[in-house]
Amino acid sequence: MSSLSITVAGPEQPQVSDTTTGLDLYGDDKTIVAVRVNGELRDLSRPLLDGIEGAAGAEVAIEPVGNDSADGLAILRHSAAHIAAQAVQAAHPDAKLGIGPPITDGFYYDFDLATPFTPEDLKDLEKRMVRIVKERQRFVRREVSDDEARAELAHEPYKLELIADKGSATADDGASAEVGAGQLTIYDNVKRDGSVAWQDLCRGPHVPHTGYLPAYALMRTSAAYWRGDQANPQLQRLYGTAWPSRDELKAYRTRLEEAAKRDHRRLGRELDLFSFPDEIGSGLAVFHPKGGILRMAMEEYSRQRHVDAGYEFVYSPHITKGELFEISGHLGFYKDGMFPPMHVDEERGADGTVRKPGQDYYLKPMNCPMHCLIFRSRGRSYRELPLRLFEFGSVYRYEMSGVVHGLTRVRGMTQDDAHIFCTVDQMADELTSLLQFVLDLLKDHGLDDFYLELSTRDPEKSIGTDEEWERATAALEHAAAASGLDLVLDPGGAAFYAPKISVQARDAIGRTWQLSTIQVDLMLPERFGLEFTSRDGTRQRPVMIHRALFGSVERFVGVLTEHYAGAFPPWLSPVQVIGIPVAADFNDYLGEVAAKLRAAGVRVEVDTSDDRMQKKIRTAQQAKVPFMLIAGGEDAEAGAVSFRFRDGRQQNTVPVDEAIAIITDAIRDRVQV
RNA sequence: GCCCCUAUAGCUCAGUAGGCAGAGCGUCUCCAUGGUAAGGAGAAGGUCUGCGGUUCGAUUCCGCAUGGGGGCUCCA
Repeated sequence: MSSLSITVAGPEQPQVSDTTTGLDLYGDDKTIVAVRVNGELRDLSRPLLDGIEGAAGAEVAIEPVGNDSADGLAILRHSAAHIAAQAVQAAHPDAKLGIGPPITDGFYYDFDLATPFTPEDLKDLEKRMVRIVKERQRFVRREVSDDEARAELAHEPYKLELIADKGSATADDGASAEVGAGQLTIYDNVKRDGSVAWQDLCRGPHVPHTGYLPAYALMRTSAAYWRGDQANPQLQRLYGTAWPSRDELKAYRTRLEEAAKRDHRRLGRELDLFSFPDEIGSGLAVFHPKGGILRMAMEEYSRQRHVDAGYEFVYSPHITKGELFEISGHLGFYKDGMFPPMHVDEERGADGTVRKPGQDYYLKPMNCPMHCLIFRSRGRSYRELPLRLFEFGSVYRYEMSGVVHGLTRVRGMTQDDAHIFCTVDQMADELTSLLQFVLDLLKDHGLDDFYLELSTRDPEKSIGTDEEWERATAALEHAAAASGLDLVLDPGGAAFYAPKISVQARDAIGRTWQLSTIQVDLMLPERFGLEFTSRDGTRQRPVMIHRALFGSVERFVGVLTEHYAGAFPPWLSPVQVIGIPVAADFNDYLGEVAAKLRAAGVRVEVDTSDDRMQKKIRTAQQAKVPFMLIAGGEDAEAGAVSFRFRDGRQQNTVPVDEAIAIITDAIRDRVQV
């Protein structure tokens, strides 16, 4: 795919026809879907130099955009969204259009519909899409004035709304795909006979005609609020996907199946790690022995790392009087996220009148206020700072019933939570080393692809002054820059008391998870009146840094389960070694080997059930045990064992001492096998 | 919380056009026991999520509730 450049011939706009691109729009090659003219992404069907101003002799850079590039894919998918919408309006003439942007792996389009889509609708709509694609309808761009747009789209109330506040469209709600701040454009889908099949307010660009869509599918439907606001009407959202080839669509479907196979909810059951008993409640997990070992391994590792990094360990209760969260501000800003209070100690007289009002106790949704009180429990000196207080703190959040999801979104969780109290001067160093600490810890768990997200103040839902927020945000930005990682902005996404950096980690199949968070807080020290005595004897306010590295232990277990598809590296595997005797005669021999391994700190079991050896191997393989030690006569005579590794590799008659070394080395080095 | 979908044995799922329910895996018992992914036989196990309604009769049809799923919104 080559680019070319054109020289503007004269002061007048040169009129250039479609064929100037050198691309045959109706030919077999449909891999070029758009073109960049001086960097601007444009429709192929638009005259090349249309709207390009240039003095005589100026160079115009022309660059084709392939359907396998990020822009090309978005164009493909956005065009597919138009086709889907045309199909919907053909099937449901009363459907009003919302918006229909491209998204990761596909697109959606929202409709105001009298009745929600059914699975049968999806099949019908796909057939209609096939017909539209076969018709090779051209996407024709047309600039219109606001008034013209209003007139043409008079029957589309949501589009009219977009036109009315076109300046305020944001990428967040997808509306920016439809309207920009300036010139409005309408795309007509024109059939070969010249009739207009459908039209939509849209910024484009689009593929030249619908025949450019080789592989697409409608995936699912759901409800969605107009412009993402719960106060707005609920629309019906149609999700689809589109790819440059059928093979890529197939690969995408395979990828979805792979993701489903590593769903931690399923693996959690299959590997006997954890469950969510109905009797306990939604979003509340119990960890079974094997999940318990996994968790313990993570927690022990974490504790040791925190000891090494100069943290001190504290414990705090799960419930507290409401007063604590009045002071912190949680009851003002976070009450909906908390379980309702338990009212205790109220006393009433015989006539029912309240003699003693009693107290409201709450389950804690955060540990920070508790740690503030520990700081405040006695006078503090600058010599103690930074003071780093760590706790595996269990917190409870009243998540809306529709949002709980396995271990990744729960109502009760344990945070590896710490609060660092330091001086303003110490803040920068502390943040920089902290970020390094976070990344180290995540890498030791096999995650190594990160980016950062900086969530800034939401003026509507926050405490503190502009100046405090700016200082805190600047400190985080500085630390982020020092890490060298990509930084994405999340405006208004901060908690009410502090801006935050969250570490987003990509897992083995490319999905991103929000794990660690770091927040710089100048508000809670103020609210709790935290002070230390400085070198010059004056009392000063510390800065407070909140941080959780795993985020929550539960979520982290869930994420790692999916990342490893249940095949945890040996140091995290609930069962690290399983002994499999060739026949029952060798149970005792393997028992002795197991005892040696156990003495070396290895989690080992011997399968003495009366299954056949092959069955035991199968069982161990399904349990994803990293090392299988098989022993029969040859091994016993040689004082050896035979390996079967989880990946199927074998190694026969390895002397026991050597075998133990292979296993303990892998565990110690935290490598995957 | 909102919209749609969904609920049969521990798990994965059949099934009954309304007439007291079935498979595989798992569990238990017995038999068998030599080399890297399923040896054989038998048994136990279900108020078909709960509560109402329609019906001579409901696991099946209808309503409500609860749990689960996909999204929206929210978030560690």
